[in-house]
Amino acid sequence: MDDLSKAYDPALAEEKWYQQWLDRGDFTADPSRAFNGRGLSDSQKSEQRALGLKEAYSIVIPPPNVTGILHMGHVLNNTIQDVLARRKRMQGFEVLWLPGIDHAGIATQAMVEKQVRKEEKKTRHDLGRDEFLKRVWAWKDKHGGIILQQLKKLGCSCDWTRTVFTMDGLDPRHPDPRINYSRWVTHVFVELHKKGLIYRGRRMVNWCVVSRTALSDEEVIMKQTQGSMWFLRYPLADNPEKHLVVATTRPETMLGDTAVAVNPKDERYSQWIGKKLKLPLVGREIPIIADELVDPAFGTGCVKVTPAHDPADFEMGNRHNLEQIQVIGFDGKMTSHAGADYTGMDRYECRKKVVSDLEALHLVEKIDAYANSVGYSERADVPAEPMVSEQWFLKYPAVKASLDAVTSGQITFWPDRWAKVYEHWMDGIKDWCISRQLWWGHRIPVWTRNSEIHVGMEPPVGDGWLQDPDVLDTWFSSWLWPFATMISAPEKLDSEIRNPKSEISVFYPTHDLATAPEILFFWVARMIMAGVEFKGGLPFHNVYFNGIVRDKIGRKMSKTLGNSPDPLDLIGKYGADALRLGTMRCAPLGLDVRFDEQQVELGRNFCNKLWNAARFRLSQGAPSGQSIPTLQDLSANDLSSDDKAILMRLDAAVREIEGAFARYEFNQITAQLYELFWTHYCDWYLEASKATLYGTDERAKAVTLCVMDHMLNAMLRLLHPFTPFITEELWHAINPSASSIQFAPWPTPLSPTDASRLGLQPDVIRFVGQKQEAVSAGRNLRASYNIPANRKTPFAFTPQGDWHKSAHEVSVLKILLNADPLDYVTTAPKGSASAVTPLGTIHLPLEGLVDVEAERKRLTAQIGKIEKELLAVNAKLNDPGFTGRAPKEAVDKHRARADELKTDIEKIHAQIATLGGS
RNA sequence: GCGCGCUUAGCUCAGCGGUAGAGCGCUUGCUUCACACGCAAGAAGUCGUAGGUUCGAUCCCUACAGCGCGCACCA
Repeated sequence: MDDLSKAYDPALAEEKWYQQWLDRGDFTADPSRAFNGRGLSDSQKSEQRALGLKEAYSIVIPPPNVTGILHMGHVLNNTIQDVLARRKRMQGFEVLWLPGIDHAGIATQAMVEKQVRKEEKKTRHDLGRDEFLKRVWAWKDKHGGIILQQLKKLGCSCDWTRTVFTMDGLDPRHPDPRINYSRWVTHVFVELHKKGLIYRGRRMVNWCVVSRTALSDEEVIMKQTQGSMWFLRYPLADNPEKHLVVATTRPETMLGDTAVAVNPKDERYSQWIGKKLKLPLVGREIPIIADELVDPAFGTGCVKVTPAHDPADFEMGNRHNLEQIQVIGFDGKMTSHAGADYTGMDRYECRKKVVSDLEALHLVEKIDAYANSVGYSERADVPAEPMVSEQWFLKYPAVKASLDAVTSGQITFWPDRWAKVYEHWMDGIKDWCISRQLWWGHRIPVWTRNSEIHVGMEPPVGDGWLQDPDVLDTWFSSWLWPFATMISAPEKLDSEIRNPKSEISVFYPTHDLATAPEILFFWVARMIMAGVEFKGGLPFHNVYFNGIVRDKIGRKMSKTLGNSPDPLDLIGKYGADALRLGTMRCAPLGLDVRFDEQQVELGRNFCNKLWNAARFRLSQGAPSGQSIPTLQDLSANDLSSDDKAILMRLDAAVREIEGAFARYEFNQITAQLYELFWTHYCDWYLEASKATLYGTDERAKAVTLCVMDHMLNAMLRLLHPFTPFITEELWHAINPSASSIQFAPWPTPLSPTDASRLGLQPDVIRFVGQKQEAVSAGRNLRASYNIPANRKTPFAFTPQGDWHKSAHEVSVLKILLNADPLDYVTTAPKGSASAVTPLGTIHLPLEGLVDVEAERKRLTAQIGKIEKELLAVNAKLNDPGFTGRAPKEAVDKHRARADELKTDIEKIHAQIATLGGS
């Protein structure tokens, strides 16, 4: 048994154990030794286990971006998954935690384009598509997926042999990957196209002028912005003296106006309908049209209509056959249609110029400050431009079944309020724009030759075919994640499903999904639909939505704010276990997490305390089973009240933790563990055990060590999912011949038989609680008279009950009070300070040092406090409403409490009486 | 505008019909042979506001306020 150092050094243990876990393949799931428990009865499962098979448990990681680096959100999300996975391993499951990364089309392409621009002063167009993609693959080789290495530092027990990349199958250098994920993406496109769910259309989409691509609605974030409302005068074509006033928040779009609309019922304008206006700055004549959409009460009741640049106007334009004039280009600069004065100008520069030009013509009626929401491109963080273009759209499959899955409870959301958000979105679901004007991604499997079209897994034969240049939205690949990562290729679906030992047969559907609520629509909802549509089954049973990690003052953590600590720095400073524990401790179900480095410090302190508790144990002799008994060998008579109480605390904690896991209340679990270990075990049990360990009764000593071993081993196992490294380290220190704690059985509640054999009765825990109260009271006396805790001092008891006949109890009190001697008296020694406790009145003899007046004051104050409570209790008992209507239990409880309080007061009065003096 | 969530000790958060809890911070004492990343003692809250239900409300209901978040074609 090696000596442990005085303080825990996480770096050593982390490096050592993670490498060993990898070397031994502890995280590698083996379908051949597992069975899928879905739909099996308990007895069927037992049969499988009898064959030496383990029940399967699986989670898929929410694949981080290939460009991503670890941030606090990942720490929270992945620690949760690791906790789930590690506990299941200990419970005897065959665990697959499947890791991977996605190709992050926009972000990755932008990053490599930037690099190429910087290093070679070239654009991607200079390089050409093939050459550019080579650069991206090279970049990926070098920098991609750093985050997976970082997850290892965090201790994540992913099955790294099964790591999947969403573009596997497309790397020309590795044409035959284990999982041809890309083939799945193509297959799904082709199938949905066959079903008529994918179509091409010229529609208004959100356009990101920085990334130069269309976006889906979900990739646009509405931001509340403080802008202006410009009121512009549009003169009548045949009478420039008269004009209509339109209100707009985007004056630059007026260059593309092709009508002005009013509500047909708006009498103010009814005589204007059908007339023409002369569009200022442009000179185009545009009609005044009537459309129900116009709200007469808003603005002036006149709406400028720009069918090429506004979704509502686009619809209106279609209804009235208006021309679409694109004045803002895909690059965010004005097109030639905007007129010579504005061509090439940035859209916001143009806004300023249009306004000033109109002002010069006295055509600006007024400008109001105006708060409105503007859609921003999520990736580039610039306003998204509504733009008409030709794109591919998906009509979502399996919507109803996917909605029902959640409303019926086949899939449970934790916390369940997200189910409402899901339902709301699914109810109003709109077609998904899946094409992106990028090169990095899965190219759309559509080829055209003149008017011919070919949609298929393979290119068409013959010459002259052109493939669609666009790629698919990254989410169009990640929505297949839970099953496409488990089947080698779509062609193998049937054969692999028929094989009962294939990954898909054993590990699908997954059990839990832990993710962020931000991607409920992006990912979770779509995965459910894809699972139903292509795998014929739901992809998971439970979805746990972790909170968003915020900084101390509640701001979302972000690179731009610079308020996000680097988790690797934190690991370096405090250790991975500390970071994990600190994060989980402050992660209540479904609430955002306020992160504070102090939480990690707390985690480190906890680990150090654990370390030292183990050190203490090791300093006391050999482990259980050798020279000392194990818990199995013991019965009630062997155990002290303290032994029994701590075993009961453990049992209660095991039960609580079981329930908290079932409800995904991770912070409750850590709180339970904290209290069990720190308060009950260290502060009380370990301290009390010194009475025995420093004594001479060898048998008692052996029993105490046995209980300690039992406690430490149980606590280490309960803690292991949260703090894998230190628990593995200490597990081996305490159990020199044991194998990894990762597969040590998860603690279960004691059976009634064991509990009764060990004499674990509620009155034991009550008694130990009373003993602790008595100790606290004694220490309080000591502190009141400034007697340092480390100075031995005599105490005396006027005992209540017969506990003082037990040598064990006396010795425990002596050591906890640091008392010597501890006497028993019928009345208080002259000149002592006293306190009433459940074990009797405790006296601190002060041999004339006692300040009679101060003591009287102290005791009187105590009486005052008790009387106050008594008054409240009596008030209730004197209320006929209470005694008449409250349950008998409550009334009895109050009566007992009143008696107790009265007795205490009497005792203190008696104490004051013995003080003497004036 | 609609919907959801939060509001408890200086800070971060538990609790949830019947004497208000933890950690950090603070005050005091302690290097006592596991741990100063520690031990012991202590101070500190009209549980957002106003109503209602109840014998009794921090807890249930209603309204309001503040903060946060989703959704929304009001230009």
